Amino acid sequence: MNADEPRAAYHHGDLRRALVLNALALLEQGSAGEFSLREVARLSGVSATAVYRHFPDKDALYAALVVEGYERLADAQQAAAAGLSDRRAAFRASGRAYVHFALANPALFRLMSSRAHAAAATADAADGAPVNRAKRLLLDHVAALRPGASTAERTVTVVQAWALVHGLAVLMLGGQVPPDAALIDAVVDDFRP
Amino acid sequence: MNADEPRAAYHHGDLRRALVLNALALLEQGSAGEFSLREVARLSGVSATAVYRHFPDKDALYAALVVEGYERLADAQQAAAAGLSDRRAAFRASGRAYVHFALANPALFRLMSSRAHAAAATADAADGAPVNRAKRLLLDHVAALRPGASTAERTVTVVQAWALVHGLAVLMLGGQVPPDAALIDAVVDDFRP
DNA sequence: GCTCAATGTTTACGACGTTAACTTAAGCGC
DNA sequence: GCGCTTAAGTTAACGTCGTAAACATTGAGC
Repeated sequence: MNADEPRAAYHHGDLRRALVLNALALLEQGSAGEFSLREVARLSGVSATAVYRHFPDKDALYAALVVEGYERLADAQQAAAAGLSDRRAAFRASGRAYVHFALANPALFRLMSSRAHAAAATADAADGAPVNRAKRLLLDHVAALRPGASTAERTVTVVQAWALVHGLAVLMLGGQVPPDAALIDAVVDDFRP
Repeated sequence: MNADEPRAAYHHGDLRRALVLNALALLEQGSAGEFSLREVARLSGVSATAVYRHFPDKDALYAALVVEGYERLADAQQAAAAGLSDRRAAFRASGRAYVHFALANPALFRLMSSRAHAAAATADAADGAPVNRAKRLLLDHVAALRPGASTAERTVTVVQAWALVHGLAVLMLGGQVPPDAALIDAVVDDFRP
């Protein structure tokens, strides 16, 4: 796509960003949910080994995709809940957004769930890794909905809600459950924190 | 045409079975959740291309592992629920077994969830593919617990239960939720069909 | 204008999945 | 027993991959 942009220049403008975006594109268009480092480089108009100036290895590029994915997921959830004054409604909207994000970005979402832990550990914790932002949003919702509950009780609620939407998302992605918007509503709305 | 799985040992003994078992071993011992076809062959004491006498390609071997995995999962769930006369207790035991199976076979479970659909389509539907056996068990449980419910209502309950345990399993495997037996109990026992 | 670090390139290595052509041996009719 | 057929296994080869090493080009700052 941008392999023939106005750059006869030796240096690429922002190769790191281009690699992330092109890897993302390859990830979603390929059916296997994988991509080749060399093809990302090819698509970015750069030699295969140029990638190593920005990422120590393929895993690091994967981790960058995961961080990017969690940023977008948290954005989507926040946008879905924004403007809803009813806390329960906001909570449900956020849950629905979680599942819809997965359906809209299947390969990225799968990558995120399989590498969330490693990416969270790798990410610079300084400015608050985006990997943990979605989780903090969930915690805030539960705290608002169950103000009197103990920490342990809240933890169980958090895990229940998270497991429900995450499981629903994964099952729909895998084709084991039909990706019905109405079914998402029915499952999510029935959850009582 | 009938199944020809039984021991039709020519040279090796039962290479097909050996390949499946060795692939399973490699899958669980490797941290990446993947294995190389050549290494499976090596481990089985056979040349790399001998694999192709039993599986058309690597995906077919993956599919065989998925079928094997669902057999074991259904067995574990049935064993956990066996002897429990209380239907609700049996249902919960079955759910707990689902999560514990995932924790005990992380790589296999991940493979199963990412390839369940493809494997179910590939499997011979004649004698009831094992891929669908676990699902049938779940349907039976829900039917017994909600005898008066409509098909649509049962579907929602099935999806809720499945999503809950599946999500819990995946989150625990990913390290996003601590793999606590007590937490599993708390989450599963709280589910009211 | 020279130097230097950052950012690219070329070349190379071993491993991988898979194809093609060849070899071995088990079971069967004679 | 004796060949035939054919399933089950072999070696050799191709193109791709991730990655390491050595070299080339650039832009920024003294």
